[in-house]
Amino acid sequence: MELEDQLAVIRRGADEILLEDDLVERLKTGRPLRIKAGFDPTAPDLHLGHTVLINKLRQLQDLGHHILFLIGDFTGRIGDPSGKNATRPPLSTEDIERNAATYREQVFRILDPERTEVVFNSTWMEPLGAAGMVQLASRQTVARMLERDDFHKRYSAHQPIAIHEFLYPLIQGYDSVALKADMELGGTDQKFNLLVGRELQKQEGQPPQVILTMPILEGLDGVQKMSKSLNNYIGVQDAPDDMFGKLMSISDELMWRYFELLSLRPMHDIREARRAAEAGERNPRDIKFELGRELVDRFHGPGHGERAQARFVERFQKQVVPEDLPQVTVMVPGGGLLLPNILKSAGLVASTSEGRNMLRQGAVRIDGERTDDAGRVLEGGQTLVIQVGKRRLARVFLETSGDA
RNA sequence: GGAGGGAUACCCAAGCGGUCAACGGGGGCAGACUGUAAAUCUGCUGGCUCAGCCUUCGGAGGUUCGAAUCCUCCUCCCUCCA
Repeated sequence: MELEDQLAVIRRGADEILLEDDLVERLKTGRPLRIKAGFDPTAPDLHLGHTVLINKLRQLQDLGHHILFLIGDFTGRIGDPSGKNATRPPLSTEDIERNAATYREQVFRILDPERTEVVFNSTWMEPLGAAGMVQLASRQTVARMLERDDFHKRYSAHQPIAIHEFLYPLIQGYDSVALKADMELGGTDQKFNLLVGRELQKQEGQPPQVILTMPILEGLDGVQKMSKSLNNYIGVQDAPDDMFGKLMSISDELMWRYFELLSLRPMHDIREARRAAEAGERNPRDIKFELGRELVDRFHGPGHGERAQARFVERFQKQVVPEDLPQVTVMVPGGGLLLPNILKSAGLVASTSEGRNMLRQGAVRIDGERTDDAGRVLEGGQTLVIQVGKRRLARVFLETSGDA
């Protein structure tokens, strides 16, 4: 492939490439570049936000480069609070192994396992030892560390910064030295750490790695970054219907962002769709359907997107109660059971108090009939379709229990 | 090591002896509207056998008829000085 074409693929969607001249030089050699990306072993459930970066890795892989998929098990064992306000608990070796396995399984839906090398940084960090770590620490100054945006803010705001947090960028940088990385990918929030890698490599006499940052994907709210802890994510392992439904709930504005970062369709295609929607020629909802189909297909296989969309239309546009409802059995004493308790036992609400609130607000339907009677008592021996709000519903079998 | 400030529900944040299950904002959930959109409006947001009762305000004791509010000790955090 021509150099310019390669560059175009690499640049696509990227936030920043430092230094692009270095990249050009290395591409000219024609050898496969060693491309590193690090992942935290604390979050084995990948969501679409992670796939922005992994998609880029896949593109680089398709250009013939060598992917080093680094799992930060060494740091994970200690507990990594970097970039977070709250410290994370340390992970056990078993946790990390389990998480790493899950990573492989999920990542290889996107990456080609044949051309991906999974590496663990404990491999070289463990032998380094305490003395080595201290020597590594001597290579950077506190002032330099405080330049990192995250540290700077916390320091200014009198938030605590633990000493070991300063070590993480160094460890990450040392990973690049150990791997002789030609390039490292990360989110924009990783820029500082990626730059530390360049500096350490220079000190080791290695050519400094090229840095490629990818934007952080916004979550379903469209404001904060997608993350599991904020519960605004779409997991790559979400069921097809969930994935499709979540995608449909995003705002139109966010939809364009998702197209840009998650869709593999050519940009000119996406721009045309946007133009058509803004000109009123197409319903944005139908374009969102296309996004939903593409992503569900990618993670669940061809055809699943189409089926998820069909079910979506049935359920939410036509208001058809689906056949494959969750089935729940609730034990009911001889004298019957109060409705709020039934909702709770069926797992439709967290507590009877919430059940009462839902009833009061007209959120509850039994066999399609809206009910607001919290004092209603239901007898055993019947099966009802109970719905709380639009999304929570179940086929509930009320079974009379022995005691009465 | 010394001096001072702080810890309240998912988050932020009021409260400073009873009228506090605890103002307000955010978030979440629900209803209306709709494209399960978004935005907007409204309601709910500790639990329960729910017009009442029970358990909450960093932890443990204590004072009081009564404490998130006062006292003692402990834990953690922040600031300034050394």
